[in-house]
This record gives sequence, structure tokens and C-alpha cells, in this order.
Amino acid sequence: MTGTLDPTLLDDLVWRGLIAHSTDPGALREALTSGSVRFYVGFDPTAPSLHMGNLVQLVTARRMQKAGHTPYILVGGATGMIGDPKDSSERTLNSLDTVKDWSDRVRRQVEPFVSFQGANAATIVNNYDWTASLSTIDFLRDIGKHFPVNRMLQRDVVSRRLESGISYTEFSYVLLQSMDFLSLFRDHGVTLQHGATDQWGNITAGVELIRRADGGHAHAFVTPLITKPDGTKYGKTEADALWLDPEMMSPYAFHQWWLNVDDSQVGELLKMFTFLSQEEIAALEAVTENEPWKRSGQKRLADEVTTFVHGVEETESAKAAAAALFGGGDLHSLSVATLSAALREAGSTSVAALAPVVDLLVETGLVKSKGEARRTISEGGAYLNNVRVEDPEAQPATSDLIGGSWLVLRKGKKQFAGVEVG
RNA sequence: GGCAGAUUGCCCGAGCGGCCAAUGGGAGCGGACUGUAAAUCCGUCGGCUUAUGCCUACCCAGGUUCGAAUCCUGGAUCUGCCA
Repeated sequence: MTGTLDPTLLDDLVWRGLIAHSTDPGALREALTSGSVRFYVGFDPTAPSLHMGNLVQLVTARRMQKAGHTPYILVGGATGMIGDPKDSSERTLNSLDTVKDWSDRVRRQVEPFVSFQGANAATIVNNYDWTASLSTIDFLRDIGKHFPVNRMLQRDVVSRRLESGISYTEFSYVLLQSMDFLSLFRDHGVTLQHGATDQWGNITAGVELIRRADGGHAHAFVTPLITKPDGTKYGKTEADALWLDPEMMSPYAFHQWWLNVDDSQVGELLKMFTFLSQEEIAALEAVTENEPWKRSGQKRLADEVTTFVHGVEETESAKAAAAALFGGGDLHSLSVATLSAALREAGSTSVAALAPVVDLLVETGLVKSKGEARRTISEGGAYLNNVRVEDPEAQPATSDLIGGSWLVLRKGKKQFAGVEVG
């Protein structure tokens, strides 16, 4: 994915709806078509895993690298210690150990998405490296002098927090991020930063710092906030959080997440998250429109994104598991190998001996308590081997064991769990 | 610094001594309808060996009372008014 410069990059990004704001579009186009641009995108370690919002940036960085530009991926070991201001309230500071641990995880997660080969090979940097040793005096003289407080107070995030209060720590965050851009500009010739739309203020502050401090000219663009059909953000509840770490979200669950996307979102998400061509996406949108029950858009989206994040093998396993569980056929007719693989993918536990369904529901984590298990059964939402359980006292028999050792529990329409007995 | 008010379950928000595990809305969960979709309707929504039973819960710690989310004392945090 190295070498040749793709002049259609910017138009493609616009078509995909990835540009919410940008600095002077003419100048940006000029830069992107006249040579390999060194660009950067940063990820703060504020959680043990990256999520959907970060994935947009990773996909975008890869697009840009494929088009011939040179990525610098920044891990926010320093900025993660500070925390950028949220609208709602002050963040709780994480310990240095936590931030270091999360920084390592972020670095490992980011690596597979860009190429480290060729003329425009990617570089990973950590802002802790140039921030930790900086003296307070140098910081205030060299960086702080360029930031008029009256302007800082007018920034949206800050002004919204003036009532409820904001610490000097978070107030200063923008200086650190701006300093990152300046530092990468000076040491690596980086002239472009992209990020999520809520980073616009921080990013343009960096562009301005480069101009004020060095008289340099840098560019920036941000991707839009992705919202659900009801206008709310993704990831606000446990149910719609999307984690890239396979330990926090199995590839099966990840694949299911994309498969269950609303019809109305499919086109938008295909554009932003896949590398399919404009023609391919248009075709999928047409099928979704005319034959929605086929769910072709969702299927392709799930396959593409899961492959991108977890690889081909995991994607095939996730698909095979779903086919086995949602296939609608008699579970007893599946081979034990297929079934056990599917259940391991979907989530399973082992128990020593047969136990009442209520206990097994709790054991598998499908429900949180026995009370909830009984409730689920009385609501008609519990299934053993795809047969509804009617009796709250139900106890599986040896004859229920598939292949002599497996039970398939299901709660509602799509939550499966396997139980291996013995 | 002074005065006044607030703090309730995942979120918002009623309750103002017993009928309170606590009205209502949202989210979540289940069912019907479907396409593992959306919308809609219905049900459900602290835990426990399912029990006219017990435990834990209405910011925290004490107290009054046969009995407190509700009253009193002290503390914490937040908001408004005055300095």
C-alpha cells in the first residue's frame, strides 16, 4: 500500500462523509495532491480498549496511507494522564501505572491497521516521550505564551464547563495536544492532523500554534460524530458499546454487532468503515432498499469490518457460529464439532453435572440472578436447545445433551450460551 | 463568610412518620409482529433455598419512635441569594 499518490483521496473522503470540518479545503487539496503528506492521529489511553469512534480514525488513517501518505500514530501517554474536558463533568485521574498499561494496549491495538513497510511506512510515537521531561518554566514560556486565556475561555467545551467548574488540569489539555502537533511538525515534518469532530478545537489550536511559534502552515480535518437513528451517540450504553479488544468483545459479538445495524445506517457505515468501492456500496444500498429482508448490506458490513479488525479466520468462525445457532434447523442434527465450535465462539461454560435451567442461566451469565432467570422463563424468553422452557423448575435430562455433552441455552431471540456438561 | 434549598433505584423524577422495594417517564430485558431490522402493542424491571418470609436499599454517621426515604443532631457534596 505504498508509493503511488492517489489524487482522488480527498473526494473519496468527502463522498464517504468523513469530513465534518477542515482547514482551508483548497490548501488541503493542494497538499494532498502534491506529495506524500505526513499526517498524525492521536489516541488517548482512557480505557483498556479502543472503540468504535477510534476505529473511524484507524480506518481513515489506513485510507490515507493507501493513497500514498505517511501516518504517524500517536499514543497519548501524556495526554492520557491529564484528560481532555468532557461536556458533562471533570474526569477522574488515572494512575501512571494504569495509563502506562492502557498505552501499551492502545499501541498493540493500533499496530495492525497501518503498514510499517515501504516509502510511506507508519511510525508510532508516544507524547509522553517529549512531554514528561519538559520543565514547567519551558512549558509556560514556550507554549503557554501563545495561548491567550480570553480565547481559551471562549472555546465551547470550556464555556460549557464554566458553570459546573473545570480544573486547571483539564483547562490546560489543549496546550498539550497543540504541543504534540508542533513537536511532530518540527521533528518529523508532520503537517496534517485528523481526529473526531469533538477534537476540532484542540486540533485547530495546534495548527495555530505551529503558525504562531514557527510561522509554519499545517492542515487538519475531523470526521463527524456517528449517531444512531434516534440521534444519540453510540457507546452510551453497554448494549451498543463496541470494543476492538477480543477479550472485551469476542469477534463473534463484534460481528453480530455490525450485523444488527439498522437498515437506515447501513449505507453510511459501509462508506465510513469499509474499503468497498463507491459502485459496490451503491449496489448494496440498492439491495437494502429493495430487498431489506436479505440484509445484504449488514452482512457485508459485518464481514468487512470484522475481517479488518480480527482477521479472516475469526470472521469465518463468527459466521459459522451464527449459521449454526440461527440456522433454524434441529440442533441435534449438527455435528458436535460444529456445535461446540459455535458455542465456544458465542460464549460457553462448563459444569460438572446437570443442574436446573434456572441455575444454568445464571451460570452462563445470560441472566444476573436466579430471580431474573425465573422471570425470563415465565416471560417465555428462555430456550433449551431452541425449545421454549415453560416450567421454572425445569431440569434438563441426559437425553437433552447434544453429542453427549452440550446444552444450548438461549435468552430472547439472539443471546446464546453453551453449557458443556461433564 | 452569612442565609435558604437540594441529595431517592442505570438516568430523570414523585413520595414528606405506618398501606414503600418506593408513583411516573426513559433506558434495559422478555413476548407478539418481523428480516437476528425499524415502528407499534403487551409484559417485566434489588437480592435470596419463591417465601402471606428474610436480607440489602432512598448521600454518610448517630438519634427520636412500637415503626423513618419521610422527624432531630452532626458531617460531605451541590445549587441559589447576600457579603
